[in-house]
Amino acid sequence: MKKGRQVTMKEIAKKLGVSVSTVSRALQDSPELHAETKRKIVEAAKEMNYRPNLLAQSLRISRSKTLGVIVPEITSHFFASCISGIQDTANTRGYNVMICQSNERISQEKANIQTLVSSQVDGLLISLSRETNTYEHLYELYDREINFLLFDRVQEDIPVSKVTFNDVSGAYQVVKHLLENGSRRIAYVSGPEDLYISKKRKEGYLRALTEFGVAEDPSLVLISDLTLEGNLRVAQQVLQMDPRPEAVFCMIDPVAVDVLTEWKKSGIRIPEDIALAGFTDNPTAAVVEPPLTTVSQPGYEMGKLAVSHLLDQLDGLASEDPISIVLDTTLVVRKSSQHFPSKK
Amino acid sequence: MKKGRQVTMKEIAKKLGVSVSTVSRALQDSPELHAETKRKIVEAAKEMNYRPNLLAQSLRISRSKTLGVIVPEITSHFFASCISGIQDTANTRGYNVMICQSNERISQEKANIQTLVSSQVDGLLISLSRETNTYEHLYELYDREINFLLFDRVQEDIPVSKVTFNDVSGAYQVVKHLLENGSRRIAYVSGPEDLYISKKRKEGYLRALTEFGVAEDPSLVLISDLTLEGNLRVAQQVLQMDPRPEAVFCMIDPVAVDVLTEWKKSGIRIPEDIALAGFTDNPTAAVVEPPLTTVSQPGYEMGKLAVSHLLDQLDGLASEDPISIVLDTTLVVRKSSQHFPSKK
DNA sequence: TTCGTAATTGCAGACGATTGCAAGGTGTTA
DNA sequence: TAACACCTTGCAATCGTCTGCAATTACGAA
Repeated sequence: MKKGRQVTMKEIAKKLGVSVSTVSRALQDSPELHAETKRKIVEAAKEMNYRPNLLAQSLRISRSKTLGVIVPEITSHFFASCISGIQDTANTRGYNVMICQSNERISQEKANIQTLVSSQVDGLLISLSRETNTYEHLYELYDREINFLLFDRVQEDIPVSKVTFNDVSGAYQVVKHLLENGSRRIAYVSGPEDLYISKKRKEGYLRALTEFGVAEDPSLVLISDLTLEGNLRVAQQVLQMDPRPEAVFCMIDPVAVDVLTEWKKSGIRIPEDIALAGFTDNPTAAVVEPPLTTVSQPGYEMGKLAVSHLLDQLDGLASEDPISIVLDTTLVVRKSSQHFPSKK
Repeated sequence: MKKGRQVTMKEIAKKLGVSVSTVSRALQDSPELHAETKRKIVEAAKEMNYRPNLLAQSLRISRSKTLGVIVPEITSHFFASCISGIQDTANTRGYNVMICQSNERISQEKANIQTLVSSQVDGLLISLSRETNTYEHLYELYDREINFLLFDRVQEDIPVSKVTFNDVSGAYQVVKHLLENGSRRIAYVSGPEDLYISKKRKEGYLRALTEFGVAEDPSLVLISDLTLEGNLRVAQQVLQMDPRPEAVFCMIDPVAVDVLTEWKKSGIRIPEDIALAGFTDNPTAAVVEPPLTTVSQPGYEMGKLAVSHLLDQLDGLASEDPISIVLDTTLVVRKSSQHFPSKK
């Protein structure tokens, strides 16, 4: 099958006996055209079902009106929400979006960047993969003066705009909540230590402890590789600690859910025996039994803000100096944290 | 900020004192070039960090090596899985992907199609919105000989390839399972009746009933608009039926989860008082309490197969005659269906 | 020495749209 | 009637890449 050729300006021009430039001007509603000519052309275009060839247009004006997005995983609900926000906002501002996933691999992330740059996107929105611990590929973008911005999974030193959540404050809030409920021995289950969110959330955790006069205990900070096995291992580790922590704060919901499941299998009652909290407010957090106390971070909003800022920069509506947008999170208290050790 | 200009063939040509055509041929590893010239050009290109301008390339060869995807909602885990499969497969075959969401609205679906066609995608993968009940926009694609294919949410009459799950068999399996556990009064909670999956899953439901000699009872077929409120209303409806159904099969997991939550609030025990089953095997299905019996449909696989077939057609590896690919689903038995009325 | 052939390379015209500038036509004014 | 200005429209170059064909060179054979 030959792909049905699209109608081009040339064909409209031929049909009406005018030049291509005239057609072009008519379709742009240029004022220097005779009204009648313009009307005829517009009419013919509609009738022939003319659609501009965006490729040709982009090539000519050196603007593709397309943005590139790179996320670690599309199937993560949080990133899907971000993408949704990015899409909707970009579309209403006349931009298309090309989405790529790095599958948490830096090699894929680099490849995605290459592809998107080759595709002449006008800008990039990037959330870094878990593996990303070198940043030349980002500095290269910077050197080539390609517009981009980091969101959620950012690297702080790169001089571009960043959109993040207030991870420190979110973690602080949830740990404070656990402290207020009476817990003092509170464990923190972290992901790999070089992750941005591992660090930030630990910072909030420590800040809350300090505020409540609780000494930092390094043995209460556990590290999971974020795989199912890693999470289950941590779950068992906690149970074997002596004395056992009164509460556990997991860096992200999936870890908390795995821990919760494992504990239930071991006959531990939540929250009667121990308090548990997560971070992200995934859809699962609300439906596990008991429902999980967590911190909600609105991904849709983040996507929306990120793309708005990038487009503002592209359109010259915002300064090009990098800024940092920090979104607030909200503590979502559910049953899993209703453990009150002081009342024993 | 001026966007840093990309290096073009022209610049390589100038630097080496050769013509642009020679550069082009060298970069394509054309055999008719002098080996030494080729080597120098390739080297210079690498050194200058040359990247082909995909827009120009696409315009020239009239192939963008880009596919368009339209899904109702990116945030749905199932569609996110499909997209993930599409992405990975398309990339390994040298194609990029532009993703759009219709947000379940036909107007947005039409707009997405326009945009993608204007962007000169080589083909389209479409999953229809819930609102879509007229199909001119699809027939128009067909008339214009634009390659596309429908997946999951399809319309049967359009003469293009389709990739679906065996919804009838999936529903049949789960209802058969409920019947085998002893239930006879089994309700079916459907979505809007004109939805493809509403019809197909009802067909499977009825087939199982027939096979077990259970007469069809129209009052046992309930309809939800798939909003939270609609789902809760249906949950209450079931409780007020007299006699109450022994089992309820919900068309999709989210409905089942809402029903489950509502029932628990009303003090109903699952599965002791009533059996419940869903369809899709969303991540939530495994973690609700009790875990939900459901039917799993591998979205990643579906995306992979769909895009493979489309690319085979584009590349002339597959016949252009429309085919229908039907994927099998798998019954996932969990606790929510462990209700055995006959043993009472 | 001359001619034919092959090996290299460049020219120029696409692809579809945009835009500065020039050209044609019309009407007005002196 | 001549000169000028303006209104419309077309020409041609451009964006970056590809490719059919022509042109150049070199080489071997007669």
